[in-house]
Amino acid sequence: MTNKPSCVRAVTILDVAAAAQVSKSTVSLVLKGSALIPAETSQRVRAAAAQLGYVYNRRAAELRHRSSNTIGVVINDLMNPFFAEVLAGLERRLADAGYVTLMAHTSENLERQRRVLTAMREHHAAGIALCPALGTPASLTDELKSWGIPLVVMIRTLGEGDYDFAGADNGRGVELATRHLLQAGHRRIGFLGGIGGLVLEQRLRGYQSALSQAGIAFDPGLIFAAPPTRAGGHDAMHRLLAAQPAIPAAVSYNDLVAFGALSALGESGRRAGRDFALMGFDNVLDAAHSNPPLSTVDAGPAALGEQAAALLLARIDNPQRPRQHYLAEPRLLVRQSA
Amino acid sequence: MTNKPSCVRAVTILDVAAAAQVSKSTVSLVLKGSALIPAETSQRVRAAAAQLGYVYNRRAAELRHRSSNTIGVVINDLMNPFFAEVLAGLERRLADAGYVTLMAHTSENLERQRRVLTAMREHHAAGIALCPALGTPASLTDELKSWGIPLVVMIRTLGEGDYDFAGADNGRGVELATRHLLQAGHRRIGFLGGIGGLVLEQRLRGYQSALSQAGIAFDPGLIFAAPPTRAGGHDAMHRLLAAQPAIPAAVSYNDLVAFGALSALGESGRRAGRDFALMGFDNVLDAAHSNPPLSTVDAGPAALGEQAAALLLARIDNPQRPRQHYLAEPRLLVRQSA
DNA sequence: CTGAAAGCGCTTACAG
DNA sequence: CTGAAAGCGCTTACAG
Repeated sequence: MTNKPSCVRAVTILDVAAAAQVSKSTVSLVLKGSALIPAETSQRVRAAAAQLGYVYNRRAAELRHRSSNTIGVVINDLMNPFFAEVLAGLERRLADAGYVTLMAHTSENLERQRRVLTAMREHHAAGIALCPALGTPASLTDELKSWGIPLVVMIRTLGEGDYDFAGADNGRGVELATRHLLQAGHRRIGFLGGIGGLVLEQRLRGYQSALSQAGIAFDPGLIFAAPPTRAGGHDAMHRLLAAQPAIPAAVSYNDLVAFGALSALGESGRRAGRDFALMGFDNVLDAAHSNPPLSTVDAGPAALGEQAAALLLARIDNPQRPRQHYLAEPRLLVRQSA
Repeated sequence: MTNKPSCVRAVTILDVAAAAQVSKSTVSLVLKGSALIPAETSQRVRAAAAQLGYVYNRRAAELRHRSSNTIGVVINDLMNPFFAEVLAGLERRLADAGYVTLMAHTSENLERQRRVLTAMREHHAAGIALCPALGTPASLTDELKSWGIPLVVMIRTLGEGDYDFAGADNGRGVELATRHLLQAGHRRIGFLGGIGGLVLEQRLRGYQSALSQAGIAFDPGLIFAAPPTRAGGHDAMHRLLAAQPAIPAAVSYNDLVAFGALSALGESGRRAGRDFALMGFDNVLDAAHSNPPLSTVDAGPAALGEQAAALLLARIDNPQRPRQHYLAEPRLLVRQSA
């Protein structure tokens, strides 16, 4: 389960101290760049450290100091490029701030999520950034708070509790997408993909809101539920085509679903932007070069990750600050699919 | 840079020992499930631990034990779903083996790579899985070995040194893809995307080898270099269409490039599989539902990540074992684009 | 400015 | 089967 102890004794500050002819404490001070130490001494110590191949033992330091420079990041679905982009933005910001990230992927598995959260706790993570797996109880935020470890929740909210959050404005985003279709003159607009969860609820609400503003009655027969994946979108679009061949337009739960739908459209001899108007949501990198390029709503995935990191860092810095909910302002991006 | 010490004193095994009326060592033994302790005592200790909200301090344990259950994973390009899939496979396997993963993303930045590697060393990672950034010197493998930390290199080899490796058989893979195009009767076949690096060299070699087996002379004018991204593929395909409009087929450096090419084809009114034969490489998840679904060569990204994990775990278990190079057997996957 | 001492929370022989 | 002691590698007051 864990690796064996290494056999060679590590070089410690004691060895460095001996080599540089100073005390242990002096070495420690030099290592953290204390101004108390004269340059000459500091030089000597550094030279000795380099010469001996000394490696700072961060765990020992943290144990003593009761601090940590590792942050736990739990991602629910790495197979969705949206989350990969969020993760990349988050990790970059964390690394720049001198932290190291303990990453775990839950694949929407609650049991796995619990396990990794516990591991992060045992490792004394300085903070946790969590994209909760589907079905995570809202009480988890309180539980994590009781652990005394700073938390930021990403993408999916987790009840009304007191926690920092960074996500997209789902309702407003889909409203924008739907309205774009409406303005192009479409009156019957399908909704593709998504199964359960608050995010779906919010996006569906945006869809309905845009319709009702345009004086169009909501028709449940136009909702084609499917997993939020390419396969799901592919399937949903084929179902739409079969059930409602006259429907000229649809908004998708997310870009992944839209990609699947694009594929299904192609198989039926149609092309989005010419024979059908299709909108995505997220603006993952792929959307700019899908076939055809996807019109979508930009949720700014990388920026979202960076925001989450910023919130977490601020919380670590000041545990008392009021909680903050950051909602990325969605931006309509018209490309060729609609 | 690091967080502040928490103010509350943590509950330690000493507290648990006091509550359960046993000694510190007994608690330690119970925690690791030693058979030396009678069930009754063990019960009592566990109850006391639970009651006090005791949390195992892994860092303290590891410091004493000189071991570690964290493994460093450095990824060069998370924006490519191929690497995200490799990472997911790797992390899953590692987590199942009881390890926790310290993840870092280099974005092909050597400076960043050096920094994260050092951080992992200071954290006493039990092992490192590395997708080297472009331009990484081959000497890095020896340097890491001199650190005494087990290493597995992924995807891109790093010189002829003595290290474990898991990657795809690039030459054979592209050979398969090219041959598929040849068998469909195409004689003039373009090569799209890629800029420098050993992987490109190997893939190009596979392309040439297939051509020469078919008695076709290599034509450098059919190579369209471009970054290994969607934008690169998009650009390369437009250049191909402009320069060599009669070319009926192409193999791509990877799936990402192929997706961009699919998009460019669409813009020019063509459809892969009907007006043009296009092959990818990698078989990322997206390939099954691109428009049209991409014929490609399956490098088994997730399995590749798992293999890398297996190699690393085996190396940790036995540092003396002979080095092993794992090359995933590429599998031709014919879908609709060719 | 530098040294001796205590201690972070655990594990590991070693006695009993 | 259980307890007392030493020690992993560092930092942190506290003297000098």
